[in-house]
Amino acid sequence: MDKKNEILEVTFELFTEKGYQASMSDIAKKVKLKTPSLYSHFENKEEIMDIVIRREIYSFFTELENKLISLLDVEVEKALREAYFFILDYYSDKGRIRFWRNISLINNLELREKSREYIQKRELVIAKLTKQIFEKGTREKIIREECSEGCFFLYLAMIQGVLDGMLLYDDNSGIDMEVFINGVWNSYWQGISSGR
Amino acid sequence: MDKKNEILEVTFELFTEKGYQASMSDIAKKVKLKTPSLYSHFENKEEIMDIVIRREIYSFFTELENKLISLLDVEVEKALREAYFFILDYYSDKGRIRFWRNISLINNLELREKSREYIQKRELVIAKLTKQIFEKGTREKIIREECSEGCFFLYLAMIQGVLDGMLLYDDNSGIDMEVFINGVWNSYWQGISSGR
DNA sequence: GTCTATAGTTTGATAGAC
DNA sequence: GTCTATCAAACTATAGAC
Repeated sequence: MDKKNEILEVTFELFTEKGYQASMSDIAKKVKLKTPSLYSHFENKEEIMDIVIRREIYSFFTELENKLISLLDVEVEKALREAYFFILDYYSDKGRIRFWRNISLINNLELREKSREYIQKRELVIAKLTKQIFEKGTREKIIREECSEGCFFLYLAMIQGVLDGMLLYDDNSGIDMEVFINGVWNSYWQGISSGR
Repeated sequence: MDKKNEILEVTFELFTEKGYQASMSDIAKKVKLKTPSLYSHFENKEEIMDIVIRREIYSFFTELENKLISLLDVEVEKALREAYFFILDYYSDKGRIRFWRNISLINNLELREKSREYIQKRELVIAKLTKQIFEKGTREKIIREECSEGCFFLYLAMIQGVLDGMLLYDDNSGIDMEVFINGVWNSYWQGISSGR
């Protein structure tokens, strides 16, 4: 791999660990260069961070979009369950959750705002696709009729909440993550499905 | 108010905004002192941050514990709804969510670990109290029998997820927070209650 | 308690030799 | 492309006058 990509790769790891505070010398040390050499490959720190962050956002949302599109024809319960586990799977590497958390805490106002806007734009598409699955479920009377928008909102909150749990509870907290994740899904689906 | 408390107060605001990276000179500027004067009141930066963080953790959990204890005798639906809104209310000041987020991203390993342990200890009590309410609901057949632990986990995830939503969606995102919060609760309760 | 002066690091970034 | 040398700025913290 060329040095440029090597730099981007270690910056991903360092951003995950330390956020935007990861220093140029941290990066240099990890790619076995001296700090000034980094400036042969990139304009400045902001450019490196910007590329790393944009890449990760692009990668996640592109994967998720493709997944959701492939789920539009699938039976509703399976579709929602698979989307749920797809997202949790993507973030099952604890580092990835930390990476995304650190985006919202970048102490460079311009870059933070830029990233936030980029995420929001791509989230809109995801929300629309997910909503289509819910609407299909309601039409086919698989999802309870009274459920409406609330079930959709609860779905989003549930996923975010489980991700938080994954970040918070470590191995010695006494909580079995698999039981947690499956328990949450089963309760959710039993709650919103019309068959009971 | 004496200078010592004034320092702690502005540090709270600065930690909310910038996290542990808030500098001694940031603090000094805001209390209208020169940086060295801070050292007349505190040993070092870590001590100031430690006190501020510990205070906030103590304050939140003490309030929540008292609330939950007062809810043990209350009708189950009302108790769970009130606990839900109590937490959302506490964090309705967006800054408070940011404050807690920043705790898990402190770039001082010792202090971060200390804070995490403190939170985990107090969360255990909260989880036990909340579980008591769920068990009461199951005994009284107000909560569906099949629900068991999953409903409890979903409750925790839901709250975390809604807090994330509150932080993420600002005023111009097109999402009405009140509709979101109420929609999530209604869907949740309809899903776990036995009466339908 | 508050200040000036200052030490000692670390930061992001540049100049210029090789 | 990589290095040494170096810069200005910001950082935490201390010494000592008032």
